Amino acid sequence: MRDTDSLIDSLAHDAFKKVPQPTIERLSAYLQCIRGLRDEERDTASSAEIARRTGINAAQLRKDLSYFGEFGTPGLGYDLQALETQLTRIMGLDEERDVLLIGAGNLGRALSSYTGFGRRGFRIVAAFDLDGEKVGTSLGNIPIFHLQELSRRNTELGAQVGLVAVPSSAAQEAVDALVAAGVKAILNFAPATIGVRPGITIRNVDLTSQMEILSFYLRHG
Amino acid sequence: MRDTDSLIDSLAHDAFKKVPQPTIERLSAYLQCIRGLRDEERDTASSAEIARRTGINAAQLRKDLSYFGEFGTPGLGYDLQALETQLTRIMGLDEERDVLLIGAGNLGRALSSYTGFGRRGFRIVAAFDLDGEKVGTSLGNIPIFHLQELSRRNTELGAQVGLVAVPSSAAQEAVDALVAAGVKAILNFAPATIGVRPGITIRNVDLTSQMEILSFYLRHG
DNA sequence: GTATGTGAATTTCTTCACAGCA
DNA sequence: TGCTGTGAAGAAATTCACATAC
Repeated sequence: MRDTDSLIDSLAHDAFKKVPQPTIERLSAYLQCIRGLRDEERDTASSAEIARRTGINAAQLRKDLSYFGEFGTPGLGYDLQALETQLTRIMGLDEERDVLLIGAGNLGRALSSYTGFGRRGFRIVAAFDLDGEKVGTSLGNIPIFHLQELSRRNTELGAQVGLVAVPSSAAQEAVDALVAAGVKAILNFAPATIGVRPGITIRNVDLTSQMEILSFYLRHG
Repeated sequence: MRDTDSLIDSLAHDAFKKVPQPTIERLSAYLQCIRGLRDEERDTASSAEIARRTGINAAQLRKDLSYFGEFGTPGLGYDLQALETQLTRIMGLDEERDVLLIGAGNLGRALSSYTGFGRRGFRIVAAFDLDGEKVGTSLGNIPIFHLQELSRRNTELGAQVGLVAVPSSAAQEAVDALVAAGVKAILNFAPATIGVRPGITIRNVDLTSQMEILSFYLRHG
């Protein structure tokens, strides 16, 4: 595990350039698995065991981790506490992050009450909507503001993460407003392809698309 | 466009074996784009235009479609109505599908009122929960039954698609119950790795994981 | 003996580039 | 001319297999 910490620090803002995209998406699965093992009071696990539990190949896991450092002990496996700490740092989950929610409809309400976010340090601090009826009310204790206020409110809040839970037709507008307000990472739930400028990360969670893919496999495969 | 239809029919249950996974996931994006173009009263579009709109490379689109037939006209592009019809068939979206919902909490309620499913032919016909307080009530006009009744109810309903919106700790149990009841395709919203036997398709929509991935990019890249 | 970390081999996916058709 | 469909080339990701370390 040698000089891993200083390695991570030195590369913190600009590096990991050659890490495959799929690796990054798997890190979260490893972390989930490791948290589960720790809940079962386990201290160590081999790549083979984590592989079995996640359904990911053991060599894949070892290579994925190798992009970030050497975290295991030959003959023994991985110290779960240490690995959890390291992966948490690598993923940037060692700090709290404020989140803006756009759209206070059904989905927005469900997202606002989803406890899974808070557990990982994501806190929805404000919601925005175009509907005058909703503005001024709240979702639980999250205040709802008018979308026009987004930029102004976020100069105080300084949130860098946004959730877009509006109809498709309003999604690009919502994303543009978030980006203008300084948000750097966005989870979009609208079934639409949204363009953002380089430097902004957007990920789509498109239920319709997921159902269509299921439909394909139902017919074939 | 020749004998495309008979090709699709003849291959209907066992084929498309060599279609790359990513291709299948993109088909849904093409379809979304094509519907949008049709809404704008457009009759044809080139691969270059669809590429621009979806952010997917034009050669990629052409190759993706080529796994299923020849749908374009050189010099002209694609007839949007014909292509929509073909893709709809390929994706299996030309028939209505009944869907079972497991978990009648916040997320379940949001899913039950999500109109996007119905628009693509997916209809949630019943919900199931372990909570005795909820059993016997309904989500909109979707009745809520006890999870124990799942198998018996589905002998009548015959649904092949399930949505799992329960806590992680109950997700494997919910999936097992669905599979036992004859469900073949499952969308799982719990942040957990679920095992299913071959022949069953399961896709995970893990918001926590998506947020963690955003967090990674927020720190690096 | 056991299990990691990693170059090399393999497989999979994407992009190029162009022949052929409207 | 304009654009498709596709074999060939290239890039990327996965898996193998083994030297190395405990």
